[in-house]
Amino acid sequence: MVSRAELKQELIDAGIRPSVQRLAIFEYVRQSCQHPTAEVVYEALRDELGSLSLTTVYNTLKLFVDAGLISMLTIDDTFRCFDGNRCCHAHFRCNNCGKIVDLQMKKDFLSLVDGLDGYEITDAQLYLKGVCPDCLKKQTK
Amino acid sequence: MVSRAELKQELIDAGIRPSVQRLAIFEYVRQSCQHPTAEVVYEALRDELGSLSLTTVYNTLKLFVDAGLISMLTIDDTFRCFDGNRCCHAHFRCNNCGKIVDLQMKKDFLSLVDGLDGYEITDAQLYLKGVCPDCLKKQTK
DNA sequence: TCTATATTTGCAATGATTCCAAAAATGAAA
DNA sequence: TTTCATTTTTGGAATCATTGCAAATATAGA
Repeated sequence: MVSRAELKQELIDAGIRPSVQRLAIFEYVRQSCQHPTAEVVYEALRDELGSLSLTTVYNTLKLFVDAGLISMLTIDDTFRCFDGNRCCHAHFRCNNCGKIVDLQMKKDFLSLVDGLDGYEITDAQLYLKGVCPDCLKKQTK
Repeated sequence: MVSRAELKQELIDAGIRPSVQRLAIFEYVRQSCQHPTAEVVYEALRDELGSLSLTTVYNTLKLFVDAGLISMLTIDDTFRCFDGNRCCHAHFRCNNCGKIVDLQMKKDFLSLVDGLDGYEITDAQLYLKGVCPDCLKKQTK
């Protein structure tokens, strides 16, 4: 759990002015373990903020992604979701229930790949898909 | 380079009737090294086939993906593209020129992920993003 | 040939995301 | 504090890749 003041400083350090909307969105994505979509962030914060535009949410999330503060997941091909977890981890998406879960990794992704000399890497995502334990249990019943 | 007869047999083995459209689409995606989108497949084959519907291309590609014959990439968040290369490899997308390239990767990468007991994995994709060597050269000029 | 089933087609609909121009908020200077 | 320029937010319209749907066509088996 990170304090609001720390999050604010993190935005400032990234050269981003911490407006009320930005700080609320940043806090929400950073604290969430749910990989929220822009729509989910919007629904969660619109009451708290009084007024909030979905466009602001989209713009702000893009701003954070470009600054490297959060990452964007395209593991589900029908929508994007966002991830504030800065630790190195992989993602699994269940084809049955749609749940997206984090998975710890022993090593960094890049050690797996050959021929990266000369490339500048700014983002890496490992996506696994299949059926989660819960859904496997239900299927065999 | 695989023969048309072999590709046809591969469809049959997967329980998919090899219609003219399906075989043409399968051949195109398997032989291409370009990670084509549905639109690209459609444009490439519409003359050869006389008539072809974009809907058929979408449906057929989905059929192949579900059968595990090809894979779908969501490395670019604005469109899906398809990959007929069955060897284990990662993908890199250049943020500057948009090019998507294949990169060799170690086969046993799943062993690096913790907590996969009880999961059934049907697909795995490693996506890297950044700037490619060509674009890096141009930037420093 | 006839019939049932599978496949293809093209157009309309969907929905996540972006565009755009106006309104509001902010910061600096006077 | 007032003014002015700049940044940020807003909401409604537009975009566009993808899907839904129902009619047309092709195919396989009897």
